[in-house]
Amino acid sequence: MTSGSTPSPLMEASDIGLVEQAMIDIRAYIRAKRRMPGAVLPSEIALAAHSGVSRPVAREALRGLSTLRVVDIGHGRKARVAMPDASSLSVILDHTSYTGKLSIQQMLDVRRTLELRTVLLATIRRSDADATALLSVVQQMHAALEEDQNTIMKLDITFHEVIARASGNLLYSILIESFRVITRQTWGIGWRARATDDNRLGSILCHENIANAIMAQDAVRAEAAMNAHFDSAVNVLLRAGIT
Amino acid sequence: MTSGSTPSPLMEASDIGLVEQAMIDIRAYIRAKRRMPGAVLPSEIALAAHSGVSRPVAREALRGLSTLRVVDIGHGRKARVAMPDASSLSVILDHTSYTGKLSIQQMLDVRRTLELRTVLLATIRRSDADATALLSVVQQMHAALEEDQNTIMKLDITFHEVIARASGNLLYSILIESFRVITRQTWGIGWRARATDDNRLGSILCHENIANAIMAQDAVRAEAAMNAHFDSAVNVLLRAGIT
DNA sequence: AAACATCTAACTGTATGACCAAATAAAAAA
DNA sequence: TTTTTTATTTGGTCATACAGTTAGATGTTT
Repeated sequence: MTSGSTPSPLMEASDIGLVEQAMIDIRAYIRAKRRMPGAVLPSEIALAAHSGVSRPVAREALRGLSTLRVVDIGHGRKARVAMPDASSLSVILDHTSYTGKLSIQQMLDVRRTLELRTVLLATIRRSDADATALLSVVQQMHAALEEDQNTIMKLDITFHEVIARASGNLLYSILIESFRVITRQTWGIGWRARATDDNRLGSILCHENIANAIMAQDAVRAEAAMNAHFDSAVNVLLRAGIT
Repeated sequence: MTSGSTPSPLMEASDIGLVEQAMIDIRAYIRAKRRMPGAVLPSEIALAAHSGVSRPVAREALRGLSTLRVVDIGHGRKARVAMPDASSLSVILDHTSYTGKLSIQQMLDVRRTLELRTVLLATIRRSDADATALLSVVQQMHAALEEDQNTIMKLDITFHEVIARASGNLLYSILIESFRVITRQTWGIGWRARATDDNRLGSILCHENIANAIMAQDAVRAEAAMNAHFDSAVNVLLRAGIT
């Protein structure tokens, strides 16, 4: 707002660029005006004037904020405050994995830590709809055992996301959903490493155990089953040379 | 030159804009060319030509990628592949918290889940440097007990980040460091809720217990001490009306 | 007259091009 | 080796054309 009156506060520039400053201004605007997800923001021109910058700068700021899913932009309509989701974190995780600074086993360690908690929370707090949804996914996995592996992979990923959602904590959902991209890259290796049909059926029964424990609201069994599930996943990948 | 010929051989225009397509292209380029953190990317003009878009579009794509810390941009120098860090996730978490979809207690639940694991890993894997660094932080907390609370807060945050780093898993570090912004917003409330000096000293001794357990490589004691630390934090904030 | 659907016009973001300034990095000179 | 110069590259601005969205106005139907 200070920059609104004087377009060139040279000594205020410090070390960050105008775009980054505009991003800060927009975030401050959202807070100051108590704008919640879905609320519309001023137009690019108005935002630019508000920060005392040109329209392209405001555009870049909006673009940056939209990649973080802080705002939602679209052709022809004003920017709106966005609902947080996993997509941006997904890209960050993907890049972290790509750089080699995070191994698959390390990522699985984080996933296990998170999911041992979500399965416990889900067991305690689950709704009946959550339980039936979970059992339905397992049912579909059994049915898809003969079909292509892609269907089972999608069901596997969904299974864990349903549990996370049943935990009632959005942050767990976002974190666990963000692993989806990396999981897709290694899931096939684990599945192919389970050579026999018995082994593959065992993997599905593992999910069934978890679902049944959540249905029965048996916290101890649910945690144990989830632990066994991750132990199995870690070992299978290890045997395939994935460290 | 772009409008004359078909810039992209594919008909994948679908529903995403040119900027988002350019972001995908740049990420694909990094992977295809095996560019690791620190490696320079082609100039904006080259990138724009590569994706068949104008320079402003390439600029916005680079800006979006830089907010995710996938690339690192700077005035006068070419964009480089960036090392993943917590800053982008920090903004996402901040926004998630602001929208009210994530309560402070829920955030603390995630933190506790994460840190119960990092303290165990740190206890097992710590280097001598990690242990002395931890004890040094506790030492400084004692010394700063009389000074302003801001110093103690910074030391508190550093304490947890050092443990995360000692875990040897970068993802834990990124996740835990990303809580810094939100922690800053509520730490003062917890500190002021600890009215008496005895209570405040107890909080510091709590950190000392954790540090000593890590130093002694006593996993059971370390986990118990961390649990007690979070129990205390939860209760203090609860008494202050922070749900 | 009131409710509904349709259409048009104003508004807004998308994309491009050219331009200048500032900062960097590389080449040249000391 | 150090300093200076030069070329390259990004940061930022402006003007323009284009393509969607939205909302108001219009007209029709109930």
